[in-house]
This record gives sequence, structure tokens and C-alpha cells, in this order.
Amino acid sequence: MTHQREIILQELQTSREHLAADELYERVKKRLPRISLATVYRNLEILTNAGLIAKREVSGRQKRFDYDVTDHDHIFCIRCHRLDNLDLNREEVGYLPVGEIDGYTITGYRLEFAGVCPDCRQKNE
Amino acid sequence: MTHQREIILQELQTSREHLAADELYERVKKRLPRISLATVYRNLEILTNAGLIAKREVSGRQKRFDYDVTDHDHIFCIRCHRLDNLDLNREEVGYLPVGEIDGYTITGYRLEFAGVCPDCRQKNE
DNA sequence: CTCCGTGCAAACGATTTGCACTATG
DNA sequence: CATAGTGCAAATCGTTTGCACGGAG
Repeated sequence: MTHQREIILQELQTSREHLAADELYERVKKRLPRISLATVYRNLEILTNAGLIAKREVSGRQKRFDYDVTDHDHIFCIRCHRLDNLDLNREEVGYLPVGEIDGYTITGYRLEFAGVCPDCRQKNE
Repeated sequence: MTHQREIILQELQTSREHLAADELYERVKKRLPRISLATVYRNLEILTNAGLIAKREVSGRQKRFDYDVTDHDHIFCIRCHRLDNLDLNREEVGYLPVGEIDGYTITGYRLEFAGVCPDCRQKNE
């Protein structure tokens, strides 16, 4: 755990946001002005593999990093592309297939809601 | 509807697969050797806007194009990254929130299963 | 003719990598 | 010292765009 790595992790965890690598880079740069974007990418990869953060593939071009590694769903804003955790009770949602479908062995699923976030709704009025 | 555009559409529709732009390009090139990848991208965009095909954002880096424009779910193979349609009865799955969640106005959702496809399962034995 | 669509190459945005240097163990 | 990690720049991958040419109305 290097100094850079620690700052990156801290910054993501305290942000409570689902930042893209370059957004996190901008924030970390305020504390470590000489850090490079490559270092941020490399450490995000290492932290992901270590299970300390999670890399999320979502709508949009960039991957986002999540301080919350538990298995949960997300909602993203179609206007500003912000991503939020969704506190959805999966049992409540109904059963989602496990086991086998169409010859596939199911290992998981990803449920992503899309919508307009509170901030963007406000801007509309 | 230009000649190139027609061939691209045909090739995607007859493939019955969820091809990425470059995969489709390779197939189309067999019939139109002088076509460029840019033309494929441009026409896929046009065909998508025309509602004749659908562009799917899924796990992995590339976007995939779907001959089936109806609203449905997908399953993708974590080994070979193949993407298939999933014939899942959405009512049966239970219900998936609509309206409002956490201040967001929900406009839709995307459900993507992950698993190991029949072909890849076989390779394992 | 007049354009829209094409092919080509170059530009682009996100991410990764090669390399020489630095810090740390 | 040995080596894992860094900063920088260049490379890569998927996709888009500028431009001059070509073919259909």
C-alpha cells in the first residue's frame, strides 16, 4: 500500500460517489499534484483486484469505481450521467433466475436503472 | 437506403447474432471488399436512428448491434463474450420499479445476465 | 449539375503499456 | 541493493470526423 494508493482509496471512499478514473484523478491531484493518470488507473486496478473497491461497467463510455463492493444495483442519470447506488431489495423484486437459462450457466446479473436524477429534474423547471 | 446500407442491414439480420461493428465489417467486406469501417459505423448509426436495428451497451468495451429492436434482456458469456437474447418473461421476473426511486424519475432499466454459454461449457470438459 | 454517401486517413477519448527513474523495504 | 511503484510519453482500442471524390437522382 503505497502513499498514492492510499490517497486514491481514501478519496474514492470519502467521495461517496461513483467516479470515473479521470474525475478521481482530478481530486487526487489536489493532494498529490505530481501524480499521473496512469498511476490512478494502475492503482484502481490493484484496489479492484484486492476487493477494496469495485469497477462498474455501466452505460456510457467510462467505467466507474465504487467504494461499495457489495453486490447491489445502480441507477444512472440519462442527463448528467451520474451513477448512484440503488437500495433495492432483490428478494422483493421477485426471483431473478439463477442456475441455468438457455444452456447458459448463470453466474450473475446486472440490473441498471435509467432515469433523471433529482438535480436534473430541478434544472428542468 | 444505399447499397452498402442494405448489405449491412441484411448481414446483421441474417447473422442472428449481436455483432460488434468490426465483426460486422469483416462479414460485409466479403460482399463489398472496398467498404470502409467508417461506413459501417455511419450506417449502423443511421439504421439505429431509423429503428431498424438497436445499439446495445453491454459488458465489454464494444457496443453490439441487435437485429431485434424489441425491448428485451440479454445474457452474455463471461468466457467468449458472446451476447444472446434472453427470452425472459418480465412479468414473471417480478416487478421492477417504475415511476420514482430515490428522487429519480425512472425511464427504463437494463437487465443483463452473465454466465457461461453452452459452447464454452463444452470446452471445459 | 447537385448532393448525399463513401473511402481514406487522421483525430479522438478512454485506457494501457514501455521505459527509465525513485522510493521503500 | 532489489524491486515494486511511479511519472511521462507513446501505444492501443473502439469510435468519430474532415475531406475530396463518386454515383444516383
